[in-house]
Amino acid sequence: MSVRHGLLALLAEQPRYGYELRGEFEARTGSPLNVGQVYTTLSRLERDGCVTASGASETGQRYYQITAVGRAEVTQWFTTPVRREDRPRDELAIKLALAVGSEDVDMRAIIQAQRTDSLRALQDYTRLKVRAGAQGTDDLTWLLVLDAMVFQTEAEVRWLDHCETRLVQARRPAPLHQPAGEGAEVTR
Amino acid sequence: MSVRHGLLALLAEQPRYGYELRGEFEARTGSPLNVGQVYTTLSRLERDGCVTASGASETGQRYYQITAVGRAEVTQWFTTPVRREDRPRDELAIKLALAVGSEDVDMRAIIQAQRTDSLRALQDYTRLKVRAGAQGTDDLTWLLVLDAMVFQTEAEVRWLDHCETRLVQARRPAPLHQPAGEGAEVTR
DNA sequence: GGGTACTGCCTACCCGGTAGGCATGACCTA
DNA sequence: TAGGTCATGCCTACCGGGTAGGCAGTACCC
Repeated sequence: MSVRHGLLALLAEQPRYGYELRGEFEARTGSPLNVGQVYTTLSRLERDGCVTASGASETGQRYYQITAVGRAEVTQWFTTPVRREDRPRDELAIKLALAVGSEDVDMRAIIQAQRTDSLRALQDYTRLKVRAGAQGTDDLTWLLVLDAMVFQTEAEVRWLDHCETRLVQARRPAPLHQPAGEGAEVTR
Repeated sequence: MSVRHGLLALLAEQPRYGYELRGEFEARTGSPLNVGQVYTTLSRLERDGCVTASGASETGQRYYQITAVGRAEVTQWFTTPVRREDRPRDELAIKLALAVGSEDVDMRAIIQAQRTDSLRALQDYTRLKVRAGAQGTDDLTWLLVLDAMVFQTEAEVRWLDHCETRLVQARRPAPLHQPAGEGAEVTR
């Protein structure tokens, strides 16, 4: 529901029209948004009584105003944390999990290819950060969004490394009774 | 497309029926999967020539076999890295990005609530890891999946802390020419 | 005998996301 | 000046992901 709530949050600041919402959303979150989705979402919001639409202005725009119901939903959204449990599937984790159990799959190659791509993304993000910082735009929001992606990607790379070493350990069968030192890792 | 490809990967190992696929998928990936989605996905796979269905057996199960086309799609999936760019929206990042720009929003409270929830999730994960390790199941895949969630959540907490300090810095307007030490952060 | 629970299937419905079509106006260029 | 392109602005159609729920058979237990 990020789109629904995101649009509502923007409408909570001031009335806007669809195309304008798309632009604002992308500029603030850095997340590309298809215009079509804006209009369908707006009609759902109108259906649910969260916004009211004014007829098209003489220049053709349809402005949307938020209602009390909509305002309540926004504050609800802002004050409720995003629970880890109801996040979309992690495609990478699923892929590796299924690959581990399959024969005819070269785990090392998969991990290697993934790490290469993740490191490339990491480079892109740092380049963007440098540019954003240098241009003096000083767009705090944009910098924070970039940081989020950097942090996530770093975690991904670390996890990939972790997987690789774990898989190597598993290849040579476990010692009869695992020597001490394993416990520390488990309770990290 | 994680579901589609995940089911295909399971079918590449051996023929299975819908309900069984749900069970295997959840057991291996730890990701809950609605049965209805399995059946709709299977029919799409059949439509696309990736699998063929046999009529219901005497006990009522419909077994699905993978085809050459399906096999090609699986290996394609396994060998192509998951690109950072085409991942689902990051609801948390979007929320915070929009909150920064809004008045009447208590950023500190939002971040605080989110961190509390993330730390709770982190605790749950470590508990699960301990249990998985202690029971001697030694289910490597499940441990790796748990590690993925741990790494991601740790990154999230770090990012939240990062956001908080950045926002505090931004409140008191930046010094005329930022003192050294900032550059190191940007190019980290 | 009836409640509960599991296996096994299928349909309906909604949201997210993409593609694409349509119209207007600005601006550039042959 | 006519035609190309691009941006603004709207809308619809279509597909995959995801959830809810219904239906039937079996098993098990009180």
